[in-house]
Amino acid sequence: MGKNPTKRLAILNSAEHVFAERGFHEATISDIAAGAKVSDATIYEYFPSKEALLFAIPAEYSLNFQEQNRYVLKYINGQANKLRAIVLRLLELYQDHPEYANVIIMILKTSRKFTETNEYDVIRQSAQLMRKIIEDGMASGEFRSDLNPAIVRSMMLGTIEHLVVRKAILGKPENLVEQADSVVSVLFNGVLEPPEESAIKINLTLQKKTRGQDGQAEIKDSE
Amino acid sequence: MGKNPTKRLAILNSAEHVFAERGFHEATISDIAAGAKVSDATIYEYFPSKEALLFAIPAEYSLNFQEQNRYVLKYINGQANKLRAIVLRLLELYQDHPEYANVIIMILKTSRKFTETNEYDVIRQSAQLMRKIIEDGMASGEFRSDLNPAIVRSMMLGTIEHLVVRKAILGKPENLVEQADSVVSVLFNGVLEPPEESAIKINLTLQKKTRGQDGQAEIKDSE
Amino acid sequence: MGKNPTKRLAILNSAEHVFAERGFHEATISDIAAGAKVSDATIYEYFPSKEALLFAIPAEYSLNFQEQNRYVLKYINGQANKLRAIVLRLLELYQDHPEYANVIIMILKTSRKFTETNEYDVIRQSAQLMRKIIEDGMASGEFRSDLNPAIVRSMMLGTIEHLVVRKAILGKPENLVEQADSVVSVLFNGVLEPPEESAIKINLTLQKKTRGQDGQAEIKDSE
Amino acid sequence: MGKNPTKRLAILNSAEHVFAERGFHEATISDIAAGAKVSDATIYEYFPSKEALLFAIPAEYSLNFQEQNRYVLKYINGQANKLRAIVLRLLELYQDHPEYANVIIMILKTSRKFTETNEYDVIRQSAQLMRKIIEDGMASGEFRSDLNPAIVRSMMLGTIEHLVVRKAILGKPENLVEQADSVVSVLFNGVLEPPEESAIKINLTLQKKTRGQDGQAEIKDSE
DNA sequence: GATGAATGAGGATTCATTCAT
DNA sequence: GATGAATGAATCCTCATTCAT
Repeated sequence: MGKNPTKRLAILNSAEHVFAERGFHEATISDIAAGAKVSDATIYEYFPSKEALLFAIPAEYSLNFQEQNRYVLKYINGQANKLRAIVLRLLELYQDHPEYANVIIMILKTSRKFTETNEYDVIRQSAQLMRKIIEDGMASGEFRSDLNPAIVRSMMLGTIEHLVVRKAILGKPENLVEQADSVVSVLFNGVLEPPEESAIKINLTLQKKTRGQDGQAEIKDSE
Repeated sequence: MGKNPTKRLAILNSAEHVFAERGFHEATISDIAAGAKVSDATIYEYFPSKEALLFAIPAEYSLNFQEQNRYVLKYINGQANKLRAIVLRLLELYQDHPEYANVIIMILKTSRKFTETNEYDVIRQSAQLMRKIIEDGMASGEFRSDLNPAIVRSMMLGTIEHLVVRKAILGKPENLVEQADSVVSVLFNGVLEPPEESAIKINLTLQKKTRGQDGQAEIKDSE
Repeated sequence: MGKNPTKRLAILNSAEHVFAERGFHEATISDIAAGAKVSDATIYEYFPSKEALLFAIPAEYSLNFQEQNRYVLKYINGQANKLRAIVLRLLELYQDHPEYANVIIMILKTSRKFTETNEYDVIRQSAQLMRKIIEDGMASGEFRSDLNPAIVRSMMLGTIEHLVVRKAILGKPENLVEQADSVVSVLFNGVLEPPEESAIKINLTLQKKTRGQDGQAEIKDSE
Repeated sequence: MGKNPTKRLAILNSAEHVFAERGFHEATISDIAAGAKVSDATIYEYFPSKEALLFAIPAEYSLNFQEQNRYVLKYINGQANKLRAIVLRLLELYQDHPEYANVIIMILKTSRKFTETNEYDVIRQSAQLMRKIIEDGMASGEFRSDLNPAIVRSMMLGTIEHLVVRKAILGKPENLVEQADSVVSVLFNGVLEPPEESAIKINLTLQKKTRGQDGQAEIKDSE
């Protein structure tokens, strides 16, 4: 079993690059080996199989990512702000490491097997962190108490992943991080124009004796 | 060139099944042929290649889906309700056709090539429909005017896809459709507990028998 | 079994074209069928197999060629002139029908099977005709009596075929027929400069004072 | 990339054998691999494709053949004798290596592609050597000065190839090399019975003390 | 520890050919 | 007689993986 950590990292980096470029099946061990300037056989000194090599990629990243998250979150007050921070950090991560983004999304979407892996734990922990923040926010009254935390988390991750994939395929949102606040804004406040009704309804009620009516129809179906 | 539409459909169905089960690369033409009770060679009478067969799958579905969407939406009033209907319809579609769900997500996430295909048009149109609804809602004042339609759409699709993938991989949300209103609720109103004060304050202010109305503007941007 | 002779000929012509263009194995029945504006299946109404179709091509040609040869040769005097005529006729044939040339040479060189075919008879007869002319020429004293007729025939056919192949591959001798007399000249007289010394020189020396002239006739047709 | 020259040679030999036996298209990589006692995949370690393997065969041979030719020819005096030596050497080569003969003829006749190959160079050089000898012979007066070198070469090669093919297909001339002198004899002197008239006849006739001169002009162009 | 060389296993694709209509 | 449709059979080639050195 190979022990040289530099070589191991070179292989992982090359793998990330090649997998991202061509996808898992189109990528060949030879490509990866060439990129890492080692022989094909050497790859097998460090990783037992092509698939294991793929699965090893997120571990490296996520561990780091996770730790820094914990570090950063300590200094942030309020669950909403924490959630916002996580959205930002994820978009940053994917923006700065588009090849890693491709790999992660390929893995998560393509490989059922991955979820049965130890390597998946890091991902799982990240998800649990988000869940905890949401639950804390619900408990503290910061978030609505009728939320389904799993759904909220899916919204966050799903949205981010969708944006990342769009970027990967269409190149469209040039800068992912800049989208963060749009995302957070909708996530926090929703898309609806807030119901201005209350005030106005009461007005109407109170203004008895006015003659002119107006605008009620619209007001009513403001839901 | 094979022309029998029944056989063509049998092949497509079998392909959908096998692709969903094993993924594109692990699926073999022989498997698909066996599932459709035709010979391997017959597949090639109907589709020029394995990849083309994959790409042909969404076209069949989406066309139908699209049409029915248009039909249904005609009878729905308000853009918010329309958006909710689309969320529902998508979740229904993926719930009722989990194999199609797998294929669509495999394709969309995995294959850059697919986006350059004519078959991709149906997908594109669906996205444009959503965009239009969002824009209409913004114009009518139903939705906040500061929304980024592309982001909102990404949130919807991303969330739905994330849920679908979770279900495919973890089996977790037993019933996708039941999650629809949770999703819609967050999408519409956000996760934050609304600041309950306002209403009352306004009431107080307004109850003074004033004639002129004003201040709504401020209220509006209280979001 | 198909009976329409026009259609049969169309198939043969298309086959000749396609075989010549792509070679036997690269040619497909579909190509040939398309060229003949019939369906693939129709080909099998007229010919039992792809190979049989190939073998059927020379028969058509050679029969014609053979007959005309016989007709022409009747009017030619002297075996040397007859041989020359055959060289010319072959070069003409291949020049005028380059696709047939390709096919014939592919067949003769590639297919051991062809020689066991009835269709090969036409070729065989042509070879025998040449052999007969050579033998007649040897008997009549026109040709050297120590020739090996098979070798001479191989020289003629081999040379011609070599030129034809060169033309097919390199395009080189623009006009094959123009080469005929060069070929014939070498075939008849060889490449060596004849030893001019002895006879004539001596003659000149010795002829001093003779009056009578003679022998020119023989000298002239020595060319 | 395989580098073992022994194995490489084993593959080439097996390929030569199998190609000669079955022809290019009927030959399978599996057959060749079995003959060389390697796996199918190993073939591709040494040659990039089946076709490349075919094309690699003549290179091996021709190089050797060429070198030995040059060596032998050095010791031969006179262009006629050199030409004769080449005919002999070619017939020997094909006689001793009938499988190579088959392959070479298959390639030359079948594959237009081959002429665009680097491997074809060896063949081309061989042809140029012959051409040079012919031209030298013409210059030195050994050969007739009105020869077309390309035609003469085509006659030599064409004849030899024709004999080889006949042997391959009909098995007919048991011994090719024995035919060499028949071929050379015709090539050098042609098939025509030389006009014996001149010298002797004239001598006898002329000795009658005649004075008139005659016929010299015609005699000269009797060549 | 690193690797050059060898290979087993596997799969998409092509086409000549058949046959019911 | 003609053909559209279906298919059996066959093969090149790729690549992850192994292992002796």
